[in-house]
Amino acid sequence: MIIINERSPLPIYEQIVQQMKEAILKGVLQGGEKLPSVRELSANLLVNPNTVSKAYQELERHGVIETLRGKGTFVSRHPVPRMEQERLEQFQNSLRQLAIEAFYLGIDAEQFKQWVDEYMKELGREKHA
Amino acid sequence: MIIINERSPLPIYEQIVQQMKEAILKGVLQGGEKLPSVRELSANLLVNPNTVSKAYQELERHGVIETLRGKGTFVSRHPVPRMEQERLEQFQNSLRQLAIEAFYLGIDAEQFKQWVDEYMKELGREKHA
Amino acid sequence: MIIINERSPLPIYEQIVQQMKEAILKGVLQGGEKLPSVRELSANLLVNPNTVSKAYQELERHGVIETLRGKGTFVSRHPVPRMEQERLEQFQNSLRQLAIEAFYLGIDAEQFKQWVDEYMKELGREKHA
Amino acid sequence: MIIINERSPLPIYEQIVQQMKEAILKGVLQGGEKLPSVRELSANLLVNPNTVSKAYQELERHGVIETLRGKGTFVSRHPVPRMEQERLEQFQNSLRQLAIEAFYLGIDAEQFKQWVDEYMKELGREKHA
DNA sequence: GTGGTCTAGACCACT
DNA sequence: GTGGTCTAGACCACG
Repeated sequence: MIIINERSPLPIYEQIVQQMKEAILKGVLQGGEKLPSVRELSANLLVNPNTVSKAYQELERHGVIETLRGKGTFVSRHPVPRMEQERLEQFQNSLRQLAIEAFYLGIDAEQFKQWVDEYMKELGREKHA
Repeated sequence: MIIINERSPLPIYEQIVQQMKEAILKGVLQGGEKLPSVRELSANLLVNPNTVSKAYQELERHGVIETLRGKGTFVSRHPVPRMEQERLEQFQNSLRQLAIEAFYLGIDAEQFKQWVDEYMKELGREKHA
Repeated sequence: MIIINERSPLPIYEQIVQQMKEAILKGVLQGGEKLPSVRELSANLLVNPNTVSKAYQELERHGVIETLRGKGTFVSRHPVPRMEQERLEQFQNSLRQLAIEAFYLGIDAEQFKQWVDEYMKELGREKHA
Repeated sequence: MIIINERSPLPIYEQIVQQMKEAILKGVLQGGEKLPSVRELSANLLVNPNTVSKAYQELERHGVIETLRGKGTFVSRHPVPRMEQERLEQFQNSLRQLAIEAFYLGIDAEQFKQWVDEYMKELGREKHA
């Protein structure tokens, strides 16, 4: 189930991308499973079909989903990271910024790492079920 | 020294905010120290004064710097986190998203936490010097 | 043997057309040989009969195969290029675009021409066997 | 100068992408040069701004152009190939198909390679001027 | 039925 | 001024 927050500064299509990725990692969406069609999901979320389409295209560029001609869109069975170099750099930059923010919020390294563990476990848990 | 990357998707004013915060944490800028004026810094960085002004406003909202009417802008001596609740939630959301990206990039919890340690230590190191 | 890649951006009927052409050039399919019926091939490839039908129509328009009413579809004995002017222009346009991509990929003219030789020889080899 | 062919099966945004790449390689557009704004070009070509925007975003993903926040879009000074692996495979597939087409059009390897030389030289010629 | 493209027109953040 | 996002609604190729 995807929830759109219209007030979020994050573009709607990015919200879809992120929540889809999360759902797939958590096993809510399994490899090979069919995703709702663009029209279906757009009606469901009350957003424009173009917005959903943009999200699907980004997910496909990231290798997370695949479109089968005329059949629809499916979760990739064997996702292979794409643009790994660029995305790795982005990841590290984001993490650096989070470290700065943590300091100002009075979060120490222990607390930080504890959350990392927690979130990583949440994602991995049901995947192998 | 602040370095602006015009190609970054991060708004320039955010780049200033983040690098200011980093400089303060690292002790490059000390509590009570006077910051360059908006005009000065904007000339220095070759950016629009409005951009620097926006950065200073955000830093002030975050309680990191203080403006003394007619005297200038100064690094706060005892920064107290503001909007802690809201920013804490943002922090956790960002961390959650990073965890998802980490999975897709094949980064495991150990590697992730090692980087957290590394970055947190970088920040703390010179502050206590 | 034709292999369909449902993930390819190339329409399925085009995949059939191209692989048929390749098989004929390589001598896997000989001039005068009978092709499987639309039904047969579509069952074989697990694709919609309309898709195979569309492929056969394009092959016939290109003069590569011939339909004999009531008898079936056959590989042309003496294929004569049709719409030569139009297809020649398309060929040159495609080649021009490939040259542009080659530049951006850092492929020089020597490498490019070496591949041309390689692929052309692959096609010609078995034909004269 | 970009020319849109509304009858072409190639999407308009792809026509823009290809012709931009060609113009840059030929040196018509120099590294660092400012491109027309989205609105400007769209008015110029009589197409929708969204279409031009889509083309610019694809060019940026390919590392050919860069957008500077609030300033506009510029030709990259040092384009670095992106997604090289995928694009290289696409390149080779396209070349293989062209080889097949060449056979049916009666184009031999010599003629083919001569055109390769011709087109590659066209692109490189004015670049170093 | 599916996704992909395009138009027309609006709003927003950033500089 | 710039590009980025979103909506509404249309058309098309593919299967």
